[in-house]
Amino acid sequence: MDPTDNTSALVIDDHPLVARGIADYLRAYCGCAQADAICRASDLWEHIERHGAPTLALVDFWLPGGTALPVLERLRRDYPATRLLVISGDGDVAIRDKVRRLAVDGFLPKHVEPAHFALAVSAILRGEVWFDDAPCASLGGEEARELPLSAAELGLTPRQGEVLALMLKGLPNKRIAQMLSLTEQTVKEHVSGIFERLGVRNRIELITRLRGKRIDA
Amino acid sequence: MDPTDNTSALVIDDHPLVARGIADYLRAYCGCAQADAICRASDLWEHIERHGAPTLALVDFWLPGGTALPVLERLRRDYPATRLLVISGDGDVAIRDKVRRLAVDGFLPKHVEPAHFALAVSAILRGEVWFDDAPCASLGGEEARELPLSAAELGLTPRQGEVLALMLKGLPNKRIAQMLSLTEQTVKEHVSGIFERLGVRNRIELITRLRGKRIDA
DNA sequence: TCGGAAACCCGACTCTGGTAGGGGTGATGT
DNA sequence: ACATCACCCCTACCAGAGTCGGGTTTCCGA
Repeated sequence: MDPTDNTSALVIDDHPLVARGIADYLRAYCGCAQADAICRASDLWEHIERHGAPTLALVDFWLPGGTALPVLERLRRDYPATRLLVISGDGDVAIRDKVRRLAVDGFLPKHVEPAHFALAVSAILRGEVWFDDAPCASLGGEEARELPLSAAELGLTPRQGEVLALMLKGLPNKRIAQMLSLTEQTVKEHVSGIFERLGVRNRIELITRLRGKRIDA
Repeated sequence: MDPTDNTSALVIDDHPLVARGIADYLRAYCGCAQADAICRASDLWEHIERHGAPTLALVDFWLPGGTALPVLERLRRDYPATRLLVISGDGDVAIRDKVRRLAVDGFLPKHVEPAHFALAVSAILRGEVWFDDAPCASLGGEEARELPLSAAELGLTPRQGEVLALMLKGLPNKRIAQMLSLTEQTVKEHVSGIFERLGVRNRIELITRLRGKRIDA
């Protein structure tokens, strides 16, 4: 933690403000003499060519155009001395396990406290590994990141909205009918109306199109 | 932009590191005499009670437990003098339109350049409104935020993986058969195998369970 | 007062999805 | 040499999805 050593860090995140903020924090509280923010993978290689490989590379898992996986592989292959720490906005355990297999040195969800973050960084700089096994509390199996849509916004009648909400949960018509105290035929009618309104033919086409949305009554 | 005035800002984001980074940036480059970082909605009200309403409140749209909508409504209602700027990680136009209806003063995707960000903040502090009409370039209709899963990781045979990938796009068995040059019956066989392996009964149950995942061949 | 829209019900039909049987090939490994 | 597994094909059957063409009530606005 001696600020006079020549520890250098690179932060790769597609949000410039975030990358900059983290880089500043690394310089201020983690004993990094140098910490630069980089927003695109292409800039990363250029930066390394010019300034050499950093002591620590801190890369966001969700880089634009998929994931950071190829970037991590290449970093590990071409610059094996560089310590690798992956951060992710959603603390999905699947991500952690996936990067662990790439011989990355650490993984952190993005929502950790700064102090915790500093702990992880210093541990990794000491040569240890750091994998937070505390998954994100908010998302167990239900993804909370759903934009609520009202039935009216989709041009649907209130009743159609209720049916749609149940349909998006994967319920068959029969069970929807039971829940709303309706005949299965009536449900089918609403379903057909929804399809016509949203320009869709199957209910699976509907689900794939509206994935990530939620209907609030 | 006079750093001697008493412009105060609050940054509400569930990622402490990010909130802190943005707050630092506001103090350094946006003429804010005071800029505090807040990570939970409950802390927000407490902070306002103690220190008064800020000149500018900068709130992340994706707060834990759904969205920032109720927070924004309450801020607008109880502290109408406070300028409101919403930022969001995914620059979804639907979000922009949704917050615009709440009489928020501005919206920004999180991936803008810091200079652009500073521009927006100063415009809003001058009393103007700022709604970036440049949607996020990366996501048109295809959400890139999908964790790639290999067929083997799910305990599936390679062929089953191919079928699953097409099934998750909402294709019916017949078209899957055409694409893979198979009989519809054979496709059904693979489908049944997938169901058994993943512990699922319908294909809609499958889709709702694997929403947000992608199968890479 | 007369549409029209929304919600509800019914019967009958077609098509897809999914399961149950049956069988056949080739590659792999014991 | 035999078993196993992935892969492929077939017939048949049944339940669910979705459509079509009827119908009733209620409510709201022209």
